[in-house]
Amino acid sequence: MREVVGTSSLTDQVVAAIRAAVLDGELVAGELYSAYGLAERLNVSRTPVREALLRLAEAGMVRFERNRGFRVLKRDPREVVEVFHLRLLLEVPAAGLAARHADAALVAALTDELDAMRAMAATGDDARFMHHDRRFHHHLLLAGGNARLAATVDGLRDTTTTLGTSTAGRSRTLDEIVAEHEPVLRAVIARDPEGAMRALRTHIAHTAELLLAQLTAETGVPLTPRQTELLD
Amino acid sequence: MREVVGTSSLTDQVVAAIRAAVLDGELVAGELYSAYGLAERLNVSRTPVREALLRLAEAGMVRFERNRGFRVLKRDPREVVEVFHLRLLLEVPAAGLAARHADAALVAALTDELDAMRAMAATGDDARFMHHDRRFHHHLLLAGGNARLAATVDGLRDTTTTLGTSTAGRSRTLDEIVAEHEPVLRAVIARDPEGAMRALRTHIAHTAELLLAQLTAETGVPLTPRQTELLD
DNA sequence: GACTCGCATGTGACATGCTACTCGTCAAGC
DNA sequence: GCTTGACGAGTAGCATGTCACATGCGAGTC
Repeated sequence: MREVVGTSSLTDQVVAAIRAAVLDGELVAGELYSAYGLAERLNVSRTPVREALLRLAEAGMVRFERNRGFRVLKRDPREVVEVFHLRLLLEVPAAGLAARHADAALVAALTDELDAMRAMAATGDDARFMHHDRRFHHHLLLAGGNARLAATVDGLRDTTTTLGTSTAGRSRTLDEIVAEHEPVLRAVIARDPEGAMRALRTHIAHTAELLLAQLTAETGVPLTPRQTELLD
Repeated sequence: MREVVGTSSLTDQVVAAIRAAVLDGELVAGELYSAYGLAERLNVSRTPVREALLRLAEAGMVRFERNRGFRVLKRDPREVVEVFHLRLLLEVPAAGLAARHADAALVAALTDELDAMRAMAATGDDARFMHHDRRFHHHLLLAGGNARLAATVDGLRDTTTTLGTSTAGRSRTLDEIVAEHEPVLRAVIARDPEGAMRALRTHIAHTAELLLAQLTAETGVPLTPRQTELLD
């Protein structure tokens, strides 16, 4: 776990540090940790650590256990199903609205991000790739006209990321992910809401499918038909 | 603002106290306040107040301004539009799923809540009525099979409540609200997903419509066509 | 060996101390 | 009158002190 340095709020940095530590496996899901110890490892006081943990607790990533510590919650295929169910319900209609009202600025922004994704795919830079992927979706959602929706989806993506789950470079190459975004952009350019919704639905559903295949394989937890139904 | 007493977490109580204070008009939207002063008025230390404010900031109700104080954000018809847009996108499909898989327990729970709503409508107890209204929706959403969806909608309702907006007893009587829930319950009993979705959509859209009429009248802020479109 | 019980240890929750910063104000200078 | 800059009041952010409680462990009992 890297020591915290920088200019923005310490709490923000600690949030990022904890997220990274979970991804690195430095903080193990299911284990108990203490805010005291974490503060010491990060070389900051307990206050920003506590505030960061409270924020993460609200996001469902950790749980406080009074007088015992905080627990990093286990990632669970059901969580992923729920997140992607929500993303389908929210992003697909938003993409339709965005396509209906697409203007030059939106097309330019989406094109830029997709170009950036191609470039990162070429150099194999996973992290930057995901960054632009996120921005692509974010621009699209904002153009849908509901900022709160865009913020909600951002939160959902945070959750998925923190679950340590990505299909990039595992069940899917970065190039394939780019290819799934192209029909979305084309539909936006054509101001074709139906097409945009269809393309985005395909992309998100496909991502969910691959992610779940990975996760169920890793954790051995099977999905119930009720859960599978959510993604139809 | 009442002094905080009780057994649950102080922070939780402060959150509730701040919400109530905003509703009572004791904390005015747009004004700058300090966590120091608030702690003194509530007779608790600054820590739980700050944690409560951080939680409310995340919910978009207040905003911290570094070294200056925190501002209670103005309620805005656009916010309401966005919240109801999200509720339509989330609750309607969830109701369909719930109806498809309805069991005796769900029907019993919904029937209980609706009965309780009728009783509260008879005595004119707004607060308890809203409580059972919330539980009705909550049971329905949980039965949809996505707990995170239910939690998200809960958060949205918190926002609306905190905005100080309710149609109960103003543009709509409690009896009318009960009447709008009845077709939902009937569709669930009949295991009719389409019917449940239609009935819930009608109810939520109607609520949004009345709320917006009130708010635009009060604030004088008109809605753009783009915003109106979200609720179609 | 099984069982109780008190104490040490460690923790979250809360209280309080400290610091760098913002901004209003008010007097000095023009 | 108008600008300006020094200063003080007040704040969020962060550090640290305090407290009540949950847990584990080992001495004591039968």
